[in-house]
Amino acid sequence: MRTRLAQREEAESSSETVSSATAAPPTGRPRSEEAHKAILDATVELLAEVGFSGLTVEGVAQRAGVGKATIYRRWPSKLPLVVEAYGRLPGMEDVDTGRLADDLKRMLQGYLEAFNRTPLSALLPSLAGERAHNVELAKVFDPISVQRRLPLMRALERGVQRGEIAPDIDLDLAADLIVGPIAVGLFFKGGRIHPKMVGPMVDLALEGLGVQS
Amino acid sequence: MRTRLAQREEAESSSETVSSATAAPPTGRPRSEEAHKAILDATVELLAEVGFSGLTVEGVAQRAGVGKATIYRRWPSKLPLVVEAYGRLPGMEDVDTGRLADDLKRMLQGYLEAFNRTPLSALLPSLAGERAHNVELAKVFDPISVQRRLPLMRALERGVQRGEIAPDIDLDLAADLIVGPIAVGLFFKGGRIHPKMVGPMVDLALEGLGVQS
DNA sequence: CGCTTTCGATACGTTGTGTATCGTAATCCG
DNA sequence: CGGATTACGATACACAACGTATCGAAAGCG
Repeated sequence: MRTRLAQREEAESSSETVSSATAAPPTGRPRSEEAHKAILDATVELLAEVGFSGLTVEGVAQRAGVGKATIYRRWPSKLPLVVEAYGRLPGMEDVDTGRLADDLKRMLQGYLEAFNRTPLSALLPSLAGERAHNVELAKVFDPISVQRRLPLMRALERGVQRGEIAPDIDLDLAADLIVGPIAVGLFFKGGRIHPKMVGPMVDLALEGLGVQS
Repeated sequence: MRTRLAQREEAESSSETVSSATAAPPTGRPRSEEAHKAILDATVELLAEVGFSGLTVEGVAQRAGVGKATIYRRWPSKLPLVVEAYGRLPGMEDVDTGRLADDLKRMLQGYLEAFNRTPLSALLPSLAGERAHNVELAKVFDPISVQRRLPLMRALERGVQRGEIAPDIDLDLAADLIVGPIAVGLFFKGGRIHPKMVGPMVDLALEGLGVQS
């Protein structure tokens, strides 16, 4: 339990990440990529157990079998660490069935499944709440949010090209309309949305967008 | 010692649970209502300035000109204090024009105005984020959320009675659909929504609900 | 005038953050 | 192979905020 790192150390080997293009001094002991991964894994696990405000850096270090300084050497504070851990959680996966309504339903259902498999449903409100009064966090969090919307935006753009959506529709607003009920359920209710609700949800939103479904 | 304490607890609990109105013990120096108000005002002010995570009880005490113990005598922790401060901020005001689309547009525009007048746009994400992993907060926060939705729900019910909305529509889902884009903008973007967007927002959502607008 | 309770103020123990330092271990280079 | 350099885990530390406890003074009631 204490040394999760030890268990991992033999399983993983080599596999350097991207070559550091920025001038990095190649001397000295290299940073352990295993420790890096163990820290992020422990962060995700603990976030699922104790939530954002209950997360302590010391707890992460203990769970990962890592010294506290090793964490602070990589991330300047707890927040960027959590943001990077959030970035490793699954996002929406693009589905192209040839029909917009089916695409959206499949994508949303898959995403809601991810909510139950991962601490995403606890992490997302925490990060969004912190984002509201933390400019530094917003700068790192917002690009990730935009990227996570991309599959949805691509599906909507396909809908425009197929003629399912009128070309004068604001696609950003359309995306907000589609994920809006999920967001409301996530932030103001338990966050537990039954996948059964995805059908009516998408249908209502799409009818608003003039799509026959 | 045991007897005195037991008597006092007994008296307090019985009076609290049974009697409806003023359940204050009639002896001793009364609690300063002025201090109560000053604390809540200072809390709202500081929340607007430093956000939830930046709020300190000592800061509130200093701003309010009040001892720290005076705060803890009234609220067991920082969270209930913030919840009560949130409860004093304005909510949606019901508008009945006789036409659902106009009702909703007026209500949402009024609410968005309140977002710019008050720290609501900073408070709401913070509380919702904390709510996600704080059961105690959820128990106090959720009833307030439901109550704040009531004007919206009433407007929708009027729409059903007028025949503007089909009676088989899930009104809860309809409400989520309408406020969804605001929530998304609030939590994932700057929270700055131009009142100009309310028109298209409501129109899109209402078309999804089968209302001609 | 006593009794009770709250008042503002302040000291205290606890917890978590982020920094600094320890001796050890890993990698590079000569 | 051996020295230089850097990261490693561990730990001690200063700092900040929470929440508790205690102080003498003040305010209301009988």
